[in-house]
Amino acid sequence: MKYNGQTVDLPPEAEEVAGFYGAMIDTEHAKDATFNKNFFDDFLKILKKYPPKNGVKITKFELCDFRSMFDHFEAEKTKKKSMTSAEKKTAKAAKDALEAPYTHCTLDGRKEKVGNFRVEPPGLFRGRGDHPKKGALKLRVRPEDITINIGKDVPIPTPNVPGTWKEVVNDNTVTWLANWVENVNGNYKYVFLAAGSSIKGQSDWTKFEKARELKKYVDQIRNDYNDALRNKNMGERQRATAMYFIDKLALRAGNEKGDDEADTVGCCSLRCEHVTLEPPNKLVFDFLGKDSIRYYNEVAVDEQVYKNIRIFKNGKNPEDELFDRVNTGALNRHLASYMKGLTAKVFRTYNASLTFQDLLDRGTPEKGTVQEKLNAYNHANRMVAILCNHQRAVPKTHEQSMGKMRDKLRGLKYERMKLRHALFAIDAKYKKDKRYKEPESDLDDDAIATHEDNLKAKELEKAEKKFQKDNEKAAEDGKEPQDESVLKEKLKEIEADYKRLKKERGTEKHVLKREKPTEKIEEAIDKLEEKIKTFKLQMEDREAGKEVALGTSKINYLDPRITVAWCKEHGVPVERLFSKTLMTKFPWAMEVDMDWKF
DNA sequence: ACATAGACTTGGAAAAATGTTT
DNA sequence: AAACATTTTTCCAAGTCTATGT
Repeated sequence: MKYNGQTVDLPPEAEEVAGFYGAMIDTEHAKDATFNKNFFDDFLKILKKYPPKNGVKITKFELCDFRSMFDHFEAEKTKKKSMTSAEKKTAKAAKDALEAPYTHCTLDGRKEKVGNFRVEPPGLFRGRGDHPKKGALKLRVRPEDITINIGKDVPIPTPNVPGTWKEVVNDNTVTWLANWVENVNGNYKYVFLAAGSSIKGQSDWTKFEKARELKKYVDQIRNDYNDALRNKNMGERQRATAMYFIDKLALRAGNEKGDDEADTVGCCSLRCEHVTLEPPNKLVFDFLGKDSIRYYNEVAVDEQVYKNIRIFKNGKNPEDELFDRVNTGALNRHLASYMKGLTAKVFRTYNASLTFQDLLDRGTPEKGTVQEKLNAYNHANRMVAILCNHQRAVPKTHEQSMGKMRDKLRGLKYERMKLRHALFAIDAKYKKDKRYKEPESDLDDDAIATHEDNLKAKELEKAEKKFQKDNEKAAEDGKEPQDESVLKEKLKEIEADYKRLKKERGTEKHVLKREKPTEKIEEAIDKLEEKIKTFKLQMEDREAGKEVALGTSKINYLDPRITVAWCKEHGVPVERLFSKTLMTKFPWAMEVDMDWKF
């Protein structure tokens, strides 16, 4: 790196930290004041211990220039990218072999896959949203920091780097294999078994069975909280209102957070500023939830809920707690009085899975194609994701791919138009037929011209390529290449075809390349219309889903047995909906029969 | 009741793998 | 076979909730 134009000769310990930042100078993080400050504070501490060897004094962040480091990392990336696929394969195999001893463990005599068997490498803490500690240096974890949890009388594994474990314990009441405390926030980090392991599967099953058990209690709970909305005791009334939100809007519980964390909230920690009243009965929620994802929802609520919020906000400042007499602990204790183990998060699982089951039951087309059924499934999945506010950044290529789809749709419409015009040319009576007389939308003269130009260009290119390839093949077989005139002739033909099409524009008449009887044309139009319809649906789906993340609900909230039973009932292979990892995550769900319901 | 430690689930982004087009 | 788009997997941060001690 350079400082004030001067090259800095850093010892490896400091160079590594500078490199963490250098690799990031092109990211949003490097534009963040908090990130930069936290990084630089920690960098200075490191520099104090490992000062530049050539005596440069680093004091100001603004004078640091990490560009050369950035370039170095970019070059490394490029080098890696430019490896041939054979080289990549070899490198991958070597890495796999190196890691093989650590990917599995033995639990009660069974071989089980370990999830995160790699210790987290040092780097800069990438806190989300407005995290006060983002950019801080996350230190390297050494054996001396790590506690391992193994079976009694089992040989102690040797660390694969120099050092000795902090501690070795034999605790079979927990599921972690190793843990350490991370230096930035003081949080515990754990090594757990993989999602497909027996213990994770067992606890997943328990989670969904608990959510199903809630069905037995939910009517009573709802009756009670609806009554309590009018309770004279304001604490009770607040709790009832909070439960209403948790149940109806699938809000998270909302534990209290500290000043050294990002300012995000859930139900119990909502502040007055997060909910506004819109007469006569609408509430507008606007707050940052988990991961600083914005929750925005305008929702018509029960009259008494509306009144309650007005009362709770009365006389308070925007930054005051909305539910000042409610906390997650008390709320969960109250829920547990109805049903053992019932907590706020169970409502999320319950409502997500039940909604999903219901949408599938009502929305799956009995006679549809597999694709149409999959569309119904994805739609149900999306509705649940929206309920749970699972968002994602719009994919970088979204606009581009929508554009491509629009072009393709126009192409289909063009085909339909030509078929219609072919009918008209054969028999003018079709012009009056209401099935065919309406022109295609979104297909004006300009669009037709552009489309024909594109088609022509493609055909010309294809012809040239074919000519070349044929000649190559001829050469291989020791034959004479075709004369240049063959190609010229072919190109001329294409030009003539499109000239004819150009002439056809506006005439509402078309002559098919291969003649067809009118019944066949009508049939082709029907087929094309079907294709256009499904394609349009696909486009709408993509647009509507550009900001919705479907994975989180599929992995955590939707009982997999709903999916498996649905697949069996509708003849859809489960593999179309569950990736390989999900298949291994949910082995316990695969045996349900087709009429199983959540 | 309350605070904190500890253990576990849930979450979006980024990286890697795979599929598709050129 | 490269370039590009899409899907899957990994990564690790950020929640929830229980146990424990006061």
